[in-house]
Amino acid sequence: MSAASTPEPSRRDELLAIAARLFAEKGFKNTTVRDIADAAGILSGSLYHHFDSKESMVDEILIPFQDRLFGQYDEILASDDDARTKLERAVRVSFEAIEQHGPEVAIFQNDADYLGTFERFGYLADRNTQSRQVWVTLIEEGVRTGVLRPDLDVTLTYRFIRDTVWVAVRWYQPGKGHTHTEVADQYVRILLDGISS
Amino acid sequence: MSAASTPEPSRRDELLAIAARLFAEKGFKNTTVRDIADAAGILSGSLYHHFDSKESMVDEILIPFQDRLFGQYDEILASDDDARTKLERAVRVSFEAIEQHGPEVAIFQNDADYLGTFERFGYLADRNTQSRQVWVTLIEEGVRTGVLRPDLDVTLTYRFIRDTVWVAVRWYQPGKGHTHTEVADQYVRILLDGISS
DNA sequence: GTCTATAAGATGATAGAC
DNA sequence: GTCTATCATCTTATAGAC
Repeated sequence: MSAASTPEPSRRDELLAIAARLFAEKGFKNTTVRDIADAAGILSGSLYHHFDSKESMVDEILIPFQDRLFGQYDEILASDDDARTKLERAVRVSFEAIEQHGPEVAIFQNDADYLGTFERFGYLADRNTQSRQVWVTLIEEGVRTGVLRPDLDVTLTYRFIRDTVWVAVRWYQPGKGHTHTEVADQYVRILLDGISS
Repeated sequence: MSAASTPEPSRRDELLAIAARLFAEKGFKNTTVRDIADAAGILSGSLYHHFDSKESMVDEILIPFQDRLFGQYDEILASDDDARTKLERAVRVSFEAIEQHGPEVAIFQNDADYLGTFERFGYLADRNTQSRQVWVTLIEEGVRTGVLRPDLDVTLTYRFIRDTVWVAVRWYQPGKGHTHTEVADQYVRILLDGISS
């Protein structure tokens, strides 16, 4: 009963968190339902009381994460900030996503291609296109308004930024070494002004 | 007979090239020996006439590639160029490796972690350490000699460069769009001088 | 919500014929 | 150098008891 909005409450989310961690660590296909069940302290068959399939699990992990993330991007796009500030905010929001939702980011980075081969995960390609539009829009606005160099190849610049930001999920460890804010600070500085003295 | 230096000549290399392409595309573990055999037009059992195991195949793919690549890095490190030029050369050599040995780069980027769990592939972790040393050495030399900004976080700078350069293997397509030289030109310019106007 | 038991298919690898 | 045939194992998923 309770609030009528959340039919299944806690165990389900617990299992999803365990699955997300394993998918991120070993990849979706290389993680077996037995791995997930073992980590949860139950047997593999018992997982199917909670979820239809392994695919359903990764589906439930990715969708809410992406809704949140692209909501943040939309807010930045719609803001009154100048293009340079918007770009900086987009970078910071992305590093923050790595801090707060590392497994989700890693799964999207590593397994989107493979998952995309199933019709069910067609939305992953859409999200990829959407992400490209966000970054390209910001870069083009920067060039147009004169805050970014006019000789930039927009497509290559987009790819460099996207790659550097998202692949950081491979090495960034929350609570160890740098904070995500420090990482974002250093990257923004290098991206905007370069490493030359 | 022939030159006595190459016992098995051509079919073996042909099969390795097919395997490399598939490993790069779908990942090592997600590529089955049947996939490789199908692509080669033979049956899976026949592969074992040429190779001990799937692991042997990826071994033979990675080792000669890494020998070549790190030979190039060593040459740059030992050269008389100033630090800025050395760094630029290292970036260019890396993009060139993506052009010429895309599958090998992709396998190393995507599967080194997984393969590294087998003792047999311990050399992959060594190569990773060696790669880090190359980049960090070049960046530190640049800061010391004053050609790079003194406020750089060397470790973060290394990670940003490494990530951007190597992950390009995910999107770079030889013969389509930009050449590897154009990609390197644009990246070197952004890395050294930034995107701000 | 978890267990027992098991089906149905895929996978890496082998032995021996051609 | 490739094929036939096959094994042992692992994998996702299901049915029904507790």
